[in-house]
Amino acid sequence: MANTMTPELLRLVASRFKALGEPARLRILSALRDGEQTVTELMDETGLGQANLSKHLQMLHGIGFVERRKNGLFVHYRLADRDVFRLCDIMCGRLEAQVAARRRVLAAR
Amino acid sequence: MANTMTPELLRLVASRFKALGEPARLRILSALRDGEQTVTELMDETGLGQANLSKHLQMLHGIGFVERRKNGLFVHYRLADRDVFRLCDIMCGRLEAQVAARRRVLAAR
DNA sequence: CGGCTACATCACTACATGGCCATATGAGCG
DNA sequence: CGCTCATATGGCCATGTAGTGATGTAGCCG
Repeated sequence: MANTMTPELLRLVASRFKALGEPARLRILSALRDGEQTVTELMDETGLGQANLSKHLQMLHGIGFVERRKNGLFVHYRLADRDVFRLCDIMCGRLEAQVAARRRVLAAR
Repeated sequence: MANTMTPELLRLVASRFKALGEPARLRILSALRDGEQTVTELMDETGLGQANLSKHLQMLHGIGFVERRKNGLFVHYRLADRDVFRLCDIMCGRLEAQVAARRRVLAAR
């Protein structure tokens, strides 16, 4: 990995991870899992305030995790790709492994 | 993913991503790619100050990304597993795809 | 013991950012 | 036009945290 990683690339990668390092944004992304949603729909699904949600969406869009489609008054957001869920699956796998390991430790005594 | 995700699990996953959302910690992890390192060695490889580095290591250890082994005065840190690099590879793949897409757009005009 | 080394922790500052309120923009519609 | 709705943006505050210097702690050595 990073022997060849320029500081610039490191910052880019880190900023992508940081974008996923917020429960609110994970909620947004998971709400988009099954297809496009307008901002209003996302407010319902995520429970976020409108201004707050909009800012998160701008960020996710700027980084390239979501795409926009404007239609009249509404703006529809959708996932740019499904890599996000591959990443989450790996993370969840890590968590499960850690929980399982802890269980083994507890069981061993 | 997250229709079944409790807020608790969401916070856990997010905190893991956040841990990777910092260039300094990515540098640390990539320095550990080829094997154990002491804190002093990591200072050289990462250029981080001792106190700062130590705090990052505590965090990475608390979350479970790295493991510790104490030997006399020295503390050796190593990667807990290699999932980190799978995650980074996916992120880098995303970046390359975005760069390639931008190149196509530029070429098209 | 006393001193040295490697690391951890504390105290502090500087800065980024999540959340909220208020307001702006911009599209439809009468 | 003026009104309303959906979304974006600016200002503000509170919180979190990266970085740094000083101090604490633990293991080695004389």
